[in-house]
Amino acid sequence: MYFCVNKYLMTRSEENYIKTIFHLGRKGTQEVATNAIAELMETKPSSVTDMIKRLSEKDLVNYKRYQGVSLTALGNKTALGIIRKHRLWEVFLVEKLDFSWDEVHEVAEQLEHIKSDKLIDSLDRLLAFPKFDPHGDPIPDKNGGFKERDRELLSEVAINTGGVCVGVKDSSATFLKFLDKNGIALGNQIKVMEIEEFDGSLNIEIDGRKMQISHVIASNLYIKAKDEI
Amino acid sequence: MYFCVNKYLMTRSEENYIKTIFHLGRKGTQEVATNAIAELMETKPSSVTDMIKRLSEKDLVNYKRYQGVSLTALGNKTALGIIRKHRLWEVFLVEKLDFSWDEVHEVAEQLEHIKSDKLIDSLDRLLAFPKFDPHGDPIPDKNGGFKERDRELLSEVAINTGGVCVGVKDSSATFLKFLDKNGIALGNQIKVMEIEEFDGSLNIEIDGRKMQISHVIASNLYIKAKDEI
DNA sequence: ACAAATTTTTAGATTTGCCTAAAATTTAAT
DNA sequence: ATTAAATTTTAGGCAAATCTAAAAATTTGT
Ligand SMILES: [Mn+2]
Ligand SMILES: [Mn+2]
Ligand SMILES: [Mn+2]
Ligand SMILES: [Mn+2]
Repeated sequence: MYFCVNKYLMTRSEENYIKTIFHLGRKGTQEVATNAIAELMETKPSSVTDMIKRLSEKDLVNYKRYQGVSLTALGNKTALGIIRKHRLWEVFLVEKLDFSWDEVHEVAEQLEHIKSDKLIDSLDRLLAFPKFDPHGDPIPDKNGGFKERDRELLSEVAINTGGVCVGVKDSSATFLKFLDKNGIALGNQIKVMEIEEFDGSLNIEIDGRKMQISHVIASNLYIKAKDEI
Repeated sequence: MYFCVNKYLMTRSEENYIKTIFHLGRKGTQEVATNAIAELMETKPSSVTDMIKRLSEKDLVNYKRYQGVSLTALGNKTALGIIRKHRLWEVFLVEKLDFSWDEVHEVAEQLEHIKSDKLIDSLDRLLAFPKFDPHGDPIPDKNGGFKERDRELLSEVAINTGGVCVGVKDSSATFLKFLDKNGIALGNQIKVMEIEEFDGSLNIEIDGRKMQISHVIASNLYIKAKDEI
């Protein structure tokens, strides 16, 4: 089958481009700009154009000069396969090898390119088929299906409401370490008590403990909506 | 330190060459022929010469035109690091992901190039610091040290002697599957009962069960010598 | 609408890793 | 000791993936 042929012939670089286009294009449906890809991948726009042409040859992306790029159905499936591997490896590193959530991404960037269906399916089983990675992001199943969890940014909820912290928007090591230092983790119960007029900072109650966080922090924390508390 | 700088800048291809030179040169001490490398790596001698020059620039091998190649101390340490990773991953695949011993090599060939000290040390701990891989080959420790087990080929032992099967010389999938089919595994107690004059085939007793194996088979099975039984 | 700014693509070069074909060197044979 | 055979290296080329600089297309601002 075409998908299988392609899947095992892709280079690491091609896979990274496909993944980036997926992330920038909200599941690959939207058109993505050359410059946006270049910026995120820390490469030059001319390099991106080169690669886009190659990916287009392989029917992984739709491309018309100057009109941006989007994933084909094949490209989308490929992206989901890589993301599945990335997130499963992140779970493995945290659950089995005692990595902290700010250490896993770099290694997962390497591990996501290992090619073996049996490996990834066995890993999935070893981890008891996790649905979310250490940052709260959903893990696609074998067929690329996954349910985006119903969540909203803490910065968007009304006073006196809250919910369980289920994810981070920014998953950079610096932000994650900041959260660790301040005792904020996934699973914590968070309630917004007050919002400062002046700078938008929030007084919250997190697992019973009161603290103040900036608007920037709040706009990078996802909570599972649970209406009035 | 020079070693560390180098270690993380090596390409996959460079690592594969270093590993091959190690295997062909008995711990890298002996000189290895260009053609031997080319044959084992299924590449052309001219490509090998190219790469040898690059490795020589990086002080990983000693090289004089037409005189063969050998590993430097740095090259040797690098090779041991890669072999450590390869064998630890093989153990992981068998112990944690229920791979059989004939399925692990191909995937380990990919996994051995993942760069993360923390990853490999954690994996070592998860597996309880194994000393041998699924094929009975020794796993170098963090510092590259490992003890070659005292063993001999089954084809070399005298009649009425034997020992525990501790390794295979040929670890190709076909040989390993053959052993599976015939119920021969590491840990089995093997005793040589009789050797046929005609074709050198052996009548053995393996864990109490009698069977006959060809000379070729016997010359690919290692047993731990335990003298007279 | 048209010039200016921005984005995107092309052209040409570089590095890695591989190839084929031909030349150089070493080894083996008579 | 020559010649023949095998091994190894050089020379020249190619594809992937990147870069810089310049040209082309699109978007924006007045
Ligand atoms: Mn990640
Ligand atoms: Mn993640
Ligand atoms: Mn192996
Ligand atoms: Mn092995």
